[in-house]
Amino acid sequence: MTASRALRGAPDVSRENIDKVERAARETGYVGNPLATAFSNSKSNLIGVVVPSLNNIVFAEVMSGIAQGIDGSGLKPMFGVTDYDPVKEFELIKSLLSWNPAGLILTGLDQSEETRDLLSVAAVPVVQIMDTDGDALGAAIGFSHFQAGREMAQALIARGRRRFGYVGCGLANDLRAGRRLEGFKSALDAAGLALVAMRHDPEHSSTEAGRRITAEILHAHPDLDCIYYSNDDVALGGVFSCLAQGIAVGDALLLAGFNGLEMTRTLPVRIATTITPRRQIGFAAGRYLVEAKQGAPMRPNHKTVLPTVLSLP
Amino acid sequence: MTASRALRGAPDVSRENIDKVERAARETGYVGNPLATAFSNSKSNLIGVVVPSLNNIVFAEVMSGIAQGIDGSGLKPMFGVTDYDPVKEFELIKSLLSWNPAGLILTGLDQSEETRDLLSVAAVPVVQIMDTDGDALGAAIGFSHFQAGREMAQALIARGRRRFGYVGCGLANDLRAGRRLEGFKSALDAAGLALVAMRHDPEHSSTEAGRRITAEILHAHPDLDCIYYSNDDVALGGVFSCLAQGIAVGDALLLAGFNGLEMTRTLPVRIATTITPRRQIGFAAGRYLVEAKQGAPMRPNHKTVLPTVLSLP
DNA sequence: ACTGGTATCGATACCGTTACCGATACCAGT
DNA sequence: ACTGGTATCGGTAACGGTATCGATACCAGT
Repeated sequence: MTASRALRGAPDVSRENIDKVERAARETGYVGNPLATAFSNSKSNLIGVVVPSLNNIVFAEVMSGIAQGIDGSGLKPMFGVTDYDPVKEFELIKSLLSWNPAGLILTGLDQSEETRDLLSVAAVPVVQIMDTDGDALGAAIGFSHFQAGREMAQALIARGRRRFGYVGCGLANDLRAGRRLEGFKSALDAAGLALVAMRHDPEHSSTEAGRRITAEILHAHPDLDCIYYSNDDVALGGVFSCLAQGIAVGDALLLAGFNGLEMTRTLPVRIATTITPRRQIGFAAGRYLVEAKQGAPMRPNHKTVLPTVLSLP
Repeated sequence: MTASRALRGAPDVSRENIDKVERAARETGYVGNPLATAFSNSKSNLIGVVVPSLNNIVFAEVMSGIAQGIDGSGLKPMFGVTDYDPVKEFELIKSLLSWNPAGLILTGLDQSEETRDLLSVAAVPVVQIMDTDGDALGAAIGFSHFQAGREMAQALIARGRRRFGYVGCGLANDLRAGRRLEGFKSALDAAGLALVAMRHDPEHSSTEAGRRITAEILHAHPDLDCIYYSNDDVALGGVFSCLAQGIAVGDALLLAGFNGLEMTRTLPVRIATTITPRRQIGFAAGRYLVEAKQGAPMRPNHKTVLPTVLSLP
């Protein structure tokens, strides 16, 4: 017991014994067994990270931020991919919870009823990242996608754009993209405008789809002066389509994406985009769980809205 | 004990008791405690995944493949990021090993001596992914970067290119990029050629750096007819630089990248690239550990070379 | 000398599961 | 009836820590 206390830095151990134990541990190459500790405490230093996809640089950056946020804390991240499937998400969270993790990082606020019940029973700190439109289970760290869509539309209208198209790509259950579109449309509506054309492709390959659909929508509606895309990957396809066809992007036709991928700043033409704080979101989520582990009070239903930045040509 | 055996599908349980136990488990909502199991067995169903970076879509895709490969097996991946730092890698692997994982997936074959010692002591299945140039600790699944560089150079020479430049970007300890360059140079050498110009930038932001350095190298060496890049991200910067300056890519100047990112196929100009089987590598690594868990024999020092595909304009 | 308080220490039990091994039941063969 | 084999079952200990709590030592105050 004295050794256990000494190595953990627990109180009630004399200076002398702390030194003795540390020396002995060093000499024998002793390393603790986190499995035994976790088993004994019914509480592990694992955290669960649940993302919908890893085919997109966005969630990789978030995970990179998480890794940074928990660095040095002793927490170890486990991850799982849901493919935007609520049932998979439920199963995944259930299996992560069985490890008695020190916390969970989930994507979005749209977990199923079943999942919410599961989480409310388990006394585990939960962070929901990327989104703040809705009711949070635990802490929510992200931004409003509705607002992001709205602000983009307002800025584009302020730049004199009037004939808007929308090009989406990806699974229909990417609810956050849906909310951006809703926000976008609400701002158009407020200005007495409406989408002139809208295309959606469930295809996975987003840049390729963006290129193809952009060509289609412009063929059908050559008078569009702005296209809003579900994200930058799709928008890049739009840029390439225009470049290939010799359409002057940014002038007659303005393209707007979402995420603020580095590449949008390096293109030979400028596009509009919303720069999202992905790494910071991951970092903050990681920090939150570190603090929770160290006994910081939970913040159920507390939303941390990180700023997004509009980048306009 | 009978219940434990029944739930695990172990032998020596009567049909009748299996049914009884399963019914009781369902009725009481019993779920096993993986921590206790792992503790009791000194063997967890966790696997460790160690990647150098998550700022690049490449490793995200690998992790996506891993997640797919282990799906349904009960294995759960833990991940860590080394930032290309061998010391961090050592510490990370040490801490992952303390969880008695069912396996480890490491990136590359260039672990430090200390790390190799650590792994040879631990009786844990190891898969080293992405690279097959060197000595494998366990199973190696990937391809030869040297060979990839060489094949690209040979193909470019066959297309009549003669005045080659190289533009690299990223940390100096990205050894795989270094080996591609070595392979590239060896093929040039074999053809009696040599690099006319070579630039390297340790900067992180690869597309932006690619754009800048391409402009520089072309300013200094306007007579280059081909530029080889450390990867597609950098090459895309090169494409954007040329597009911005009105240089005809693919004609007077051929650009060659590496990885075969989807975007290289969607650009308004074609570039050369080596399509790498990233997802398959992750998938195969995951499968290997699943099979190891199920008792398949280890394949120490066994290399699985997956094919890369040259994509040329 | 006695009391009460504080600092430190360590024996014991327990966390939930599984390895191990002995017990039991039943059957076929003699 | 007895033996040996097979199928099944469950008691016990063990995995490596930590919570708990009683024991001990020492000191100050009376």
